[in-house]
Amino acid sequence: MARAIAARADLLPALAETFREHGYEGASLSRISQATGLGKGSLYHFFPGGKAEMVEAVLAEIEAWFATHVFEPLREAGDPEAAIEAMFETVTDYFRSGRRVCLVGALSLSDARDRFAEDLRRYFALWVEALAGALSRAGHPEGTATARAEDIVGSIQGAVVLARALDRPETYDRIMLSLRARGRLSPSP
Amino acid sequence: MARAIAARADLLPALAETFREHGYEGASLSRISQATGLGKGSLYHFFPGGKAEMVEAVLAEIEAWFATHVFEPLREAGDPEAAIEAMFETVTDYFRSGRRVCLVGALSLSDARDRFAEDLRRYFALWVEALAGALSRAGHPEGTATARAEDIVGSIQGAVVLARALDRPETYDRIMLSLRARGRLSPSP
DNA sequence: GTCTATAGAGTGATAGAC
DNA sequence: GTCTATCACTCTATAGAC
Repeated sequence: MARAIAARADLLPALAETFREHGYEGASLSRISQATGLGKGSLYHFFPGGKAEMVEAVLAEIEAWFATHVFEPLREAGDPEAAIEAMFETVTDYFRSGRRVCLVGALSLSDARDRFAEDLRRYFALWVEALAGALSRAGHPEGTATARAEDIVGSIQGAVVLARALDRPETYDRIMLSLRARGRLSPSP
Repeated sequence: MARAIAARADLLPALAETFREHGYEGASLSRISQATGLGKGSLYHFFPGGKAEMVEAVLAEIEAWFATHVFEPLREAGDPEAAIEAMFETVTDYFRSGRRVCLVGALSLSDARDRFAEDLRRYFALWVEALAGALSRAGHPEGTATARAEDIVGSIQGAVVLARALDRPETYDRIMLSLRARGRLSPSP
């Protein structure tokens, strides 16, 4: 048989989309099998731990993606203000103006939260930490940089919820603009 | 046998908690049966449409609760600023500082969104509308009152996500304080 | 032969519907 | 309680690469 050799990493995008669309419980193995084009045997070959291991692999990839495209640029930027602007562009693209749910956020609200608690915690903690650092270097008062970073990261998550509920991606875009505009005004006393 | 007569309305709190904790897919009939103390037959007597009808009934009750305790006060308040403050108190209590998920928000991120789209949409639309009216009467510039209301409602949803992911209810409380403080400062030019 | 990737029948448990 | 469908998962078998 001409084997279409799959690597574990090649499966992650399809897995991620399936979990994003259907959630942890809703992503059945038969749906996953269909989405990846692989039989159950192959899936268990790559992920002996079953669905839980699949989600962990997806979360690890998401964290790695954000580390490269969001967290590192925030930490290393010579121009922290530009890095923050770039972050807004990147996540707006990534979440497709709220049409794509944040898997980490969705899992945090779901029954599966406890199972993946540490991964969920770390993703948001790293994001807040990186953003707070950039805000601080951009002149934000030291004492409130973390609070402001939490406001922003939370608002982004809320924008996804609201835009999906209202079925209005423009709402997501508008909230992003509002967050960016606020950063440009008074770094507050 | 002394029958403990149950009314459909009496079941809603237990149903709501079950859907909040386990989501739509995760709330199995046996879990619901356990939570309500009713057999499957009785559940189908009250909700012939099964789980979907249960969720619709719960969403209707949530909307009614918010109408009474949040939307109406915002609309009718003589002192709109005080009404907005009261709203923050009420929802902080209701969401228990993010320990309790917002069922409407969670469903909006889930697979079940399409099924209940109209209910989810209306809940947030009513909230934004009522809050925008209060902001407007409190002196907020007419053109940006709706945008500001969306920012606030979105931030509240995001605060629930973030507080749960970080496992820190204080984060929810702090974001609420930050939203309230911002309202008290410059109504912006 | 060994190893890796594959498929899918078959397991018991549990789902939602009635 | 009874129904059938589907669940996550196991196991055996197989094909080709080395």
